This record gives sequence, C-alpha cells and structure tokens, in this order.
Amino acid sequence: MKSEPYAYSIKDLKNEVETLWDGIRNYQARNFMRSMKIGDKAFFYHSNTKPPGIVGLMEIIETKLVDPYQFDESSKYYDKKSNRDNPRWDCVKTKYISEFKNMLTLNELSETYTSEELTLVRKGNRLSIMPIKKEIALEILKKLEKN
DNA sequence: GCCAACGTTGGC
DNA sequence: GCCAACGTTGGC
Repeated sequence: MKSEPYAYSIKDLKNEVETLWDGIRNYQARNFMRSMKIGDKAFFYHSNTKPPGIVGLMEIIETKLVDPYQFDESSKYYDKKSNRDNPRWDCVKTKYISEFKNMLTLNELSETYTSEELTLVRKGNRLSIMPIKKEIALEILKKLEKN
C-alpha cells in the first residue's frame, strides 16, 4: 500500500498506531482493498520520494469501512456522485507492526523481481494498492528482517 | 520538468 | 458504445 511520505509516512503510522486508509479514488485499488481480510498484512510503501520503496509492515484490523471524506464537501476526496445509501468508496483500517531499519528500494526490487512476480515493479504502474504473491512477500520480509 | 501509462469525462 | 481530450500518478 503506497503513501507519499509528505502526506502520511510510516513514522506517522508509528505515532498514531492505527489509521484509516482513506482517500482511495481508483476502482482497481478499491477493489483490492475490498478483498482484504482482517489479519492480512501489508507492506507500507513510500511513493513519490527519493528513493521510493518498502519501509514498513502493517496489519489490516478493520475492513469495509465507509470512507467519510467522499461526503465532505471541503475535502479534496469529496465525490458528489457518491451517496450515503450506496457509498462508492470504502477503506480499511491498518495497524502499525514495524518500521524496517533499512528500506527496500524500488530499484532493488526491480533488480530482483520481474513484473510478473511483483506487480509493483511493472513500468508505469500507478496503482496505490496491489496484491503481492505470498511467496514473494515472505521472501521480501525475510530480506528486510535480516537488515 | 518530462513523460509513460493509465483513468475519467463528455460529446457524438 | 466509441474515442478524443484531458487529468493523475509517480518514476526518472
């Protein structure tokens, strides 16, 4: 799950412990979020920064929550086409697990994995939430725990 | 700042 | 339903 560190970083999550993963306004990303289950783990990825990469680990602690900002006219995430009876956008709540001592950069990930193995490294990929194969996730986790 | 790779919008 | 124009994301 990507976040620009200027907007919300792994340090912010560490301080707050839990956060609503709101502001997702892309159907594909939303659908991936909808498929999440309580107890699932997710990597926290810093995007649009130098260097981008995986910086931490978190857990999904609540699912299928209505994203409140879609009804907030003052929010940049306001969506006038959404309605309360059938909200268009939902989100999950995540909980901090750990911040890695050394981040795993996108550059390192691209050198290690093909885009078939890891969607994240696909050229031009803009999805802010995407699934990861379990065996790849475990491999990455092992690598991160070693450093 | 550039641009690839989308996603969205709206006219038809 | 098609598609041109435009907007967004995010790496480089």
